[in-house]
Amino acid sequence: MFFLQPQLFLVPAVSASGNPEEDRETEFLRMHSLKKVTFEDVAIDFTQEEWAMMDTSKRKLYRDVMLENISHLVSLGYQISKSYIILQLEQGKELWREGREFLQGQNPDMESALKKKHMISMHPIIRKDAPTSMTMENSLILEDPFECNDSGEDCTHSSTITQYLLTHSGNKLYVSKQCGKSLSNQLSPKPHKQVHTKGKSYQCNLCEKAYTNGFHLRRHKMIHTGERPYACHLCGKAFTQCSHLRRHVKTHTGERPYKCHQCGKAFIQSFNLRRHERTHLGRKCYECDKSGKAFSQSSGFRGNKRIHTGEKPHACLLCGKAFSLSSDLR
DNA sequence: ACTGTGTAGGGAAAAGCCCGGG
DNA sequence: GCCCGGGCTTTTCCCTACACAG
Repeated sequence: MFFLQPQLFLVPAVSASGNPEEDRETEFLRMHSLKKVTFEDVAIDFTQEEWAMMDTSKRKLYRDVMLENISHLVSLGYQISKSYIILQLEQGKELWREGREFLQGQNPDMESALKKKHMISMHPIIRKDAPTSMTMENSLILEDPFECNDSGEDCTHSSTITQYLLTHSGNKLYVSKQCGKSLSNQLSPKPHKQVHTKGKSYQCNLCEKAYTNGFHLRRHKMIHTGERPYACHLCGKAFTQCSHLRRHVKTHTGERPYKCHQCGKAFIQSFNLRRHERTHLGRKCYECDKSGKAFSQSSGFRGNKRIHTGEKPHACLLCGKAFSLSSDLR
């Protein structure tokens, strides 16, 4: 067993387009999506709630697999300093993360503070014979090692501990009549039916989604794994899709390719331009059936709906006063 | 309190590209 | 050489939460 996340080893293709500007952009994206791998990058982390839902055998399996991963990396010549997490694993202590945001790089200040307190640690996995400045690019020497020895199945695209624990937990709730496949960890057999009815042969075994394309399934699974292979070098924000990174970079460069012919206002996204153009046309597609008010944007429509329902989901932690809009709470 | 509008990220279908096999 | 199908990548689309001004 070897639970590295395979998509971490994806390197965006470099196109020799002949167009210097395009090549610069490609190189830019390539450079910025390459990051040094840390143990935490390849480890799977759980929240306290997720950890609590696991029974003793699953926790033991988790520890065993993580420790085995470490020994695999060491045997392949990678140096791993004993981080806090590894020590916890070896001592058999409880392991969960205190929050999601900082692990995803959303809150650098908190991340830094927590690092100091050793609540998490970031130790690069580096090959012994590699220079210290080695990046992902020249560390791409591992082959696709995601075969599950236990079942013999190819775990290439389902390589998370979570999934492993689910698929090996023995929860065979449904069996497909069409193909005889056991639908472990699924609460309903309905999603699997798409495989036979809609030609979507690539089904996610963690949720209801099925796809016609294996690549789309792998991309979808990033939602579950939290993997974000495309990172912006300017702000560190990471994305699941290359096009999302490319779009995001425009917020730094100021590039606004979509221009309104009427007022000249420019937008980064075409959809935003189209929505803006509705304001010129006076088109209000969202109409409230209670008050008769019409809105050009769905968010305005939903805000209006809350007024009728009295829903106020944004409460002040200090005085308890509730608001229908988050901006009003602020 | 509420509306109008802009910003920007998320998920995925569609289109396009590439490549191996017949 | 050509076609075809499958895998993969990129483009495009729509949706959404949130911010902010008025």
